[in-house]
This record gives sequence, C-alpha cells and structure tokens, in this order.
Amino acid sequence: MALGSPFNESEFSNAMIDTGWQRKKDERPGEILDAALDLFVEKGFRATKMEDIARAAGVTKGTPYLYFENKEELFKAVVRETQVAHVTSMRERAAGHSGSATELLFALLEDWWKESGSTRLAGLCKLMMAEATNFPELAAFYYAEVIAPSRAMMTSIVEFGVARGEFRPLDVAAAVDALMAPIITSMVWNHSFGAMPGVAPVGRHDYASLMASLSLLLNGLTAR
Amino acid sequence: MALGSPFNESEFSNAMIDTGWQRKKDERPGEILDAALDLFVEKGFRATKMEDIARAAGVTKGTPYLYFENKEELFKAVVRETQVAHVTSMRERAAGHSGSATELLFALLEDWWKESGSTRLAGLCKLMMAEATNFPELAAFYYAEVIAPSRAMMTSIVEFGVARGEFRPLDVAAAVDALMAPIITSMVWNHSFGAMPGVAPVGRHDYASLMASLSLLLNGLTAR
Amino acid sequence: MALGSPFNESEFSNAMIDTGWQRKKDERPGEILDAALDLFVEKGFRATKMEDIARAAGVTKGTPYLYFENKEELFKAVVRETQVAHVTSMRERAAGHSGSATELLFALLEDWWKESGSTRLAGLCKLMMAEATNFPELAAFYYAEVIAPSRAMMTSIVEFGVARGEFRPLDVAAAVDALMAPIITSMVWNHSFGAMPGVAPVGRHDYASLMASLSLLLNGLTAR
Amino acid sequence: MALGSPFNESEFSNAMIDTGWQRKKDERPGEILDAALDLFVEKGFRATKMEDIARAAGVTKGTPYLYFENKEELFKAVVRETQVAHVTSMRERAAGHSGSATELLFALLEDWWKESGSTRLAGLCKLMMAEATNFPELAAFYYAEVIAPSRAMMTSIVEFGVARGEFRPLDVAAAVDALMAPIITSMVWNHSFGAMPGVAPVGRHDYASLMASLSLLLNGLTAR
DNA sequence: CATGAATGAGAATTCATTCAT
DNA sequence: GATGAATGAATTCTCATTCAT
Repeated sequence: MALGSPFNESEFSNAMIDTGWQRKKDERPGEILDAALDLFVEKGFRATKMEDIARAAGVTKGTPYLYFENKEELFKAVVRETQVAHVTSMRERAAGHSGSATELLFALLEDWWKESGSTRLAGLCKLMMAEATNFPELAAFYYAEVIAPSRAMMTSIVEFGVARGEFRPLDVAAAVDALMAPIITSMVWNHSFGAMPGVAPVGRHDYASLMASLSLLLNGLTAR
Repeated sequence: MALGSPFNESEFSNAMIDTGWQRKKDERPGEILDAALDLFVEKGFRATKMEDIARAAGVTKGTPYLYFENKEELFKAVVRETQVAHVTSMRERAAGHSGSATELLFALLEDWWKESGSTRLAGLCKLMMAEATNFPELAAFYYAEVIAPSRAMMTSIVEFGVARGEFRPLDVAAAVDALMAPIITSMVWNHSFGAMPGVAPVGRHDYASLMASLSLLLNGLTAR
Repeated sequence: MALGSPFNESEFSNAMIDTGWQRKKDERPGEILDAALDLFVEKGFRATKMEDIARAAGVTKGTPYLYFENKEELFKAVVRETQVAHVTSMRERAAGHSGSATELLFALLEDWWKESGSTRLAGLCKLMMAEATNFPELAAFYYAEVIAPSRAMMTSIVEFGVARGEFRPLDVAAAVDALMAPIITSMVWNHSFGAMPGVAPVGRHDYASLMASLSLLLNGLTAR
Repeated sequence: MALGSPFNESEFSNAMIDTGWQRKKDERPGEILDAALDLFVEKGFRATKMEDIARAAGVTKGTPYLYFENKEELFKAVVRETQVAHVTSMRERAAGHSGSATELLFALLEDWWKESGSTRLAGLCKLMMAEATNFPELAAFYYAEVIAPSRAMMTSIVEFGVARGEFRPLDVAAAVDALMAPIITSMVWNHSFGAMPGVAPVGRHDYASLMASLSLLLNGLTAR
C-alpha cells in the first residue's frame, strides 16, 4: 500500500496503552479494511473473495466476520471509513485557503488530486460508480457524504469568483461540472483502461495533465 | 428497452422470409444480445445471471449457449456488436461535417451525445470501465475500436482549429482531454449515481448541460 | 471404418429394389449404428454425444430418434446387431470344422480373433465390460447371446479332446477359462492401455502372440 | 466396504490426538477417497456424481472440493493412493520369496489375487481399463506404476525358471501373457458380468479357479 | 422422413457464512 | 478473540430429447 492508510487512525483505533497484543487487537479491523480496499479496487466487489481479504490482512477466513456482519457491510465500511478521512481533510484544506478564486481552484484540485485522485481512493471512487446500482443505499451515502459536499465547495468558489469579478457571469452549475469532469475522468481512467499496459496515452491523466485542463478551462480555447 | 436497439439491424438479422419459427432463429442472437446489454448495464457482469438474460430474451436457460460459447463470450459479443454500430455512425457523421472547428466540435459532441451518451451505449461505456481490469483483451479491443478513434477525431478537429487561427496555440492533448471529460463523466454518471432516485442534481448531465460545459471551455471562465 | 460393417446386412436392410433414395432410406439405421459403434468404442457410453453420432452418420440431431427410442436403446441396438453377425459366423465356422480338438481350438480362436478380436467388435466387448453394471439387462443379453454360447462351444471342444484321449483328464471349466483368457485380455488391452502411444509391449496382443499363448497352454511350460 | 480400505493407513491418516472435530480433518480425505473408490468402481467415472461421493463419505457437496481440485483429480488420487499400497506390498512379497520358479509363480499369483484380485482393487483395475482412453496421463501412470512392474516381476520369474531348467526354452513374453491373462480376466470379470445376479458361472473366477488355470498352463492340456 | 431450434433436468463447481474447538 | 472445517445456496454450463416446420 503506497500512500498512508486512512484506516489506522480511524474510529477503530484507540489511544490506549499500545503494547503488543493489545495493539494488535485494536488494529485488526483497520488491517482488514485496508486489505479489503486494495482487493475491492483491484478486482471489484463480486470478484473479491472474503478469504482473499482475510489472507491479505494476515488473518483467517472467519476473522473478518468478527468485525463485519458480512461482505456487503465490509464493503460499506471500506467506503465510509475512506470517506471520513477524505472529506475531513478536504474541508480542513478548503477552510484554510485564501486568495483569488483561480488560486483556490488550483489549490483545491491539486489537493484533491494528491489526496485522492492519485491514490487508491480514486479506485474506490471508480468502484462506487461501478457498483452504485447494486448498492443503492451505499451510493446514497457516498453521494451525500462525498460528492455533494465536494460539489458544494466548488460551487461556492465559482460563485466567489463571479462575485469578485474574477470570472465573468456564467452558468455556475455548468462551470462546476466542467471543472470537476477532468479529475473524475482521470480517476476513473487510471483504474480502468489506464491500467492496461501500453494504453497510457489517452491523455496522461496525471497531475500536469489535470492542471493543463484546468488552465484551458479558465482561459478558454478560443483565440481572442 | 427505450431507445432503438443497435442489434436489430446487425449482421444477425436478415430480411428474408419471415415465417414464425424460422424467423425466430435469425432474431434470437439479436434478442439475446439486446437483453444482455440491458442486464449487464444494469447490474454489471458478475451480478448478471445467464438465466436472467435468457428469461429477458424470452427463451430458456440453454438457448443463449446455442449462440454464445459462454457468459464471457456473450459479454464480448455485446460490446463488439454495439461498437460496430457506434463507430460506424461516428465516422459517417465526422466525414460529412464542414465549417469552423467550433461548429464541428459542437456538432460532433451533439451527435455523440444523442447517439450514445443518452442511450444504453453510455451504460456500456461505463460497464467497460468497470470491467476493464477483469477483461483485459476486451478492454484492449474497446480501447482500440472506440476510444482511440474517438480521440483521434477530436484531436484532428482541435488541430484544425489551431491551424486556421480559430483556437489559440495550446496543448492539444490537454484540450482534447478537457473536451471529452464532460461527456464521459455524464455517461458514467447517468449510469451510476445519476440513476438513483432524487440524486439528479450533481449537474444535470443532460444535453443542455453538456453544451454549456463545452461553451465555457471554448470561451473560458475568466473575465476578459 | 476399416473392416466390413456388420450392420449393412442386418435386419434393417431389405432386399427390395435398390434405387437411389429408397436405398438411402433403408441404410439409415445401419449407418447410425455404425457411427454409434465407432464412437461408443472410442469414447465410452456417457462421453458419446447423440449429436456426434448423428453427424458421423451424416444426418442431423433428430434423425437417430426416428429409429431408436433413446441413447440407451441405440446402445443396446449396437450391441445386439453386432452380436447377431458375430455369433452367427462363430456357429457357422464351428459347425464346419473337423479334425483334432487341438486343430479345432486353433482354428476357432484364429477365427474369433480375426472376426472380432482385431476389429471394432473387440472394442465393443471391452465397452460391454465397462458398462455392464450400468446396463444390467443389456449385460444379461450379452452374456446369454455371446459369452455363454462361446463358452459352450469351447467346453464341448475340450470335452471332445478329452473323450478322444487327445487331452488328459482335467478340470474342463478351468481349461476353458485358461483358453479364453488370453483372447479376452488381448481384446480389452487393445482398447485400453494398448491404445496409448508407446505402450504396446505388455505382450504384443496380436495374432502371433495369441497363438503362442495357446501353444504354451496346450504343451505346458514345464520341462518334461 | 467389505475388504480393508487401503486408505486408512495412508499418508492422510495420523495417529495423533483423536478428539472429535480435529480428528475428522485428518480422516476426511481418506473417507472421501474410500467412498469415491467404491462408487467409481461401481458406476464408472462419468456416472458417479460428486454429491453421491460426498454423501457416501458422510459429508456435503462442497467438502470433497476442500481436498481435491475437481472430480478428475479425485479420481486420479484414488488411483494413486490405491496403487501406493498395492505396488509396495507386491514388491515386499516378491523380495521375500525363494524356491522353484513354479512355487514362486503360485505364491505370487496367490498373493496378487488375495491382495488385489478379490478386493476392490480389482474393480479399480477394471475401471482403469474402462477409462484409459479418457485419461491418458493417468493411464500412463497406471501402466508405469502397476502394470509394467507386475509384468517385469513375472518376466524375471519365468526367465529364472528357464535358466534353472525348470521350464523348457520358450517365448518368455508369450508365457508371461498367458500367465497373467487368467488373473486379469478374473479381475475384470468379477466387476462386470460376474457382478450380475445369476451370471457367476463363466468360470468361477475365484481363487481355486485361478490356481487350476495356472496348473493347466504349467502342465499343459495335451496328453503325454 | 428429416431438420435443427429450443427445452430443461441435471451435474460440477464456487464461495459467503457458520460454529465447534 | 481466532481458527478453519464444513455447509449448502447459487450459478454456470451440458446434452438428451422434443416438436414445429
């Protein structure tokens, strides 16, 4: 697992004395969630076997059931846990920003990319889209907790930009769509066709590429 | 099945003598592909049962196996058949266009949306993304036959626009990414969260919304 | 099919005017039985598909059912038809023999071998042994029509040899067993391990080998 | 299961702590192999259902798959396990023999009969012959591990007999064929027609009958 | 008579889940 | 808490058999 796990500081942890077995015990759920995230992202929900998750977490078949009702609940827990970290950090960063709307947009998308787009969380986002119709309530949760807040943040920045005359008067919803589309496309891409050998170049879908798209959008393609 | 099936005019059909039973034979594969497309799009590959496809096509369990080796081959056939129609029509339309690059882009994306984005084909596109890592060769086929050509078309239009001074000199690849992102996002959206009751408004992801995004991209957000 | 089919002169044939279509029609069942014999011998009962038999007989899937109730009946018919020819010819030859018991035994076993042991009928014999417990009545038929008569014939020859002082007084049943064992073993062998590439030499199981075994049995191994 | 199972002392067993559940684990594979041997011998490979094997072993459908990849591997395991015991005991007995070639032959065939011919192993031998063409590699294994060694043993005894003047100079291969044919025929017989009610008397195919055949072969039928 | 599309019972195999240890 | 043997519902795929043409 490349980038820091979002689970080890989750609600499952505790700050008690951290000695050997006790610590082990408290980390179990986090380790299982972590392994589950990896496997769900890699193979999808149906194709991921509980036993594989258990083995990847270093436990045996029955253990995940001590912490999670069933496979579906485990999946939901993965999504929830992941988003807790994600949304929290998004909010903290947004709150601390200042400067022009343009600067804010660049900063926010940069953070978003670095925090999520380029990590396993992007895979989770793609997975949620793939499984949304199979898990309606989970999708509703994801929508409410991740998508709507993100969009609200973007919306207020665009409105701020228009208010201060930085952006011309425009269709705010459309602008937000246009601003979010490249990062969403990139996240999905990197976990679908982009993962295939030799298929990289439908756009690079890396950070530089994303920033280039954003610049184009801000300035327009049309010659003045 | 709401919008016109791409299968009924496929290689499987024939317009010959149309007498009851015999007629069935020629239509069967198309009917099965059609039912399969619906169900795969709705539930994904793993969650779709062969027997459900059969029932949806009005036949029994064994019948799909008369025409398709197994579930995976049926899935591949769905993708291939669908794309034949799609890519062909894309090319025909592109060939017939004239006018400014801007007009071309609008026309092409409009066609794309009406042809694919708003139909079950969008669901297939989303499905391919969801299943890409599970079906590498199929993903390669899809990439080669659908994605790469589409992108090539967009690229030449942008280059044309730059050449004739309509667009300012720019990073063509990034521009193409930015142009394609909204329609891709919309297609995925409409078959994931967008399909949930009461979740419409993360952007409308309809035709008007798409055109609005395109306009913004062409003109920029930034005030002059 | 190498050696002459036993079916074309079967009860299914008729001696009527033999012109084109009419003839075709009358040969159908024989052609199906012939194909079935080949395939049953090659693959066994369960692994042989009705459609393969039909195809091998140059007809389509439904046709065998016009002549045979079902797969089991077809199998039984194969066995019965085959044995009609076999037992008949055995009897004719036995009736015509004269000379010493030893000469009779050699002649009879030679005929047996040439008529059955070295042809597809040996495969059928092996198949009957393999399937005996699955088809009790058929096995009973085979036993009654093929095995018992063959054995009776051998028994009377041995008794004849003892009576005329050619053989010493002995356990006739054991002698018959010992005389029949090599040819039975050879028939089974040639359609099991003997059919494997590079496995020939557990005894050659050909005509010369069979005669050598017979000679040994008649003369004994022991030095005088 | 009448005669002692070859499995209960196999590598799968262990004599360790014997407490309920845990004990089961070690016995399971042996119980399944045992049940499988019975059923395969009785019905043949194709006609034997995995679920029946499971039930016969006192477990449910899925359990055999915990120990054997699939039906074919289970079949192979049955053959291999059975032969381990068989070939080992054959070798031990052969090594311990002394005396004349005639005595050796009688002793060896007696052992062979008692060890294999009259037990379920004879059924396995018949099964291997029935399925040889369906499982070429398994047949090759059986040939190499069972048939070839047995034949080699017989061959060296006959050669020994000729060398010491006990047997007259003869075609050794033919002699071995003739010596082995009765026991092979008996093994096959007892698991095909011989298993049918009221069909016993094509030779008794029991121990006494076998020894009688052997005596005849050694002494010859012909009057001196 | 012959065809071959369609049927549907049946068998192999998988895997989420349970529970005695 | 943890284990992992066992379960059995679920699913894919096969193929003997039927019957409208």
